[in-house]
Amino acid sequence: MARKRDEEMADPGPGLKIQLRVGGGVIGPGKIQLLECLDAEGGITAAAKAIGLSYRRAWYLIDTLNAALGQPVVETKVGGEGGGGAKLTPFGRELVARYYRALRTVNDAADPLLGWLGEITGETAETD
Amino acid sequence: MARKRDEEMADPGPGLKIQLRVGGGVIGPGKIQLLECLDAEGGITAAAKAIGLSYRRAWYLIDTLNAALGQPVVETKVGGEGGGGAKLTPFGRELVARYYRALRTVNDAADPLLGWLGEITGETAETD
DNA sequence: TAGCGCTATGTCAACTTTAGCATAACGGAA
DNA sequence: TTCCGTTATGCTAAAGTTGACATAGCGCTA
Repeated sequence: MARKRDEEMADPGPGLKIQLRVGGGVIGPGKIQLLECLDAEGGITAAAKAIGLSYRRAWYLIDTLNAALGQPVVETKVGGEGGGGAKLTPFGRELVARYYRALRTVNDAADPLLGWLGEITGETAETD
Repeated sequence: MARKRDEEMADPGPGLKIQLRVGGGVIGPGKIQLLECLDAEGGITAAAKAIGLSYRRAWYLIDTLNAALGQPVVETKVGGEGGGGAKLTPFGRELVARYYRALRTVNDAADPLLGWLGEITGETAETD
């Protein structure tokens, strides 16, 4: 049986991965990072390139986000100056902010467990 | 593009999914539940059946756990009375206990975010 | 009006993960 | 010694996910 994604690059130590399940979709660090980057870059194409995703996939991720949440996290403009672009909606921006805020407290809450695992496995814990 | 796992059964509301990445593997609610069930049932076969997994898969999950953690979470006995059996090691039992303990505090920490999402999507939040 | 960059999608191949079936080994019990 | 239930694995098919390529449409700009 194969495994791969779990060992993309030599594990740097115990860490948490937190996903939000909402509206039949899943929101995790990847999508949130994409949103952040998209807002900074001003477009899907640029964000995708910066992160290392194909435009196709980045677009798909955003689409699922909008669908799962029932309201758009990203608003896009097609055509026009620069060919178009995309940016976060106020809602999207709030989502990102709240995600990171929660992430901090959640990491704190998980700290004892991660520390213990770190001792057990001889790795040093990290805050995702 | 397909999606499936994310909608196995009509989403019951916003929730967290927490995974521990450790030793090149991932520990999530599924494996923890398996451990619990295994200890209660006294064997891999019984636990797998109770949860709805194939023995093959249950065994594989346990194997990856033992490997990722560097020390066995489960100890098995092959042959003999009843054909054999399996139970948690003290270490495995501690892992489960610590996981649930952390889960509670983590859920508390994420509560504001989940609550907000619940309002947004019109679903009522749940504590995974 | 022709061109350009970006969004929006369809389609299909490649790769991963999961499911299922088959089989061997073990050690008590009958 | 034979039988039984369980652990331990190998192997192949099926299902699911991701990646890559192709193409269309839009609205400024020149």
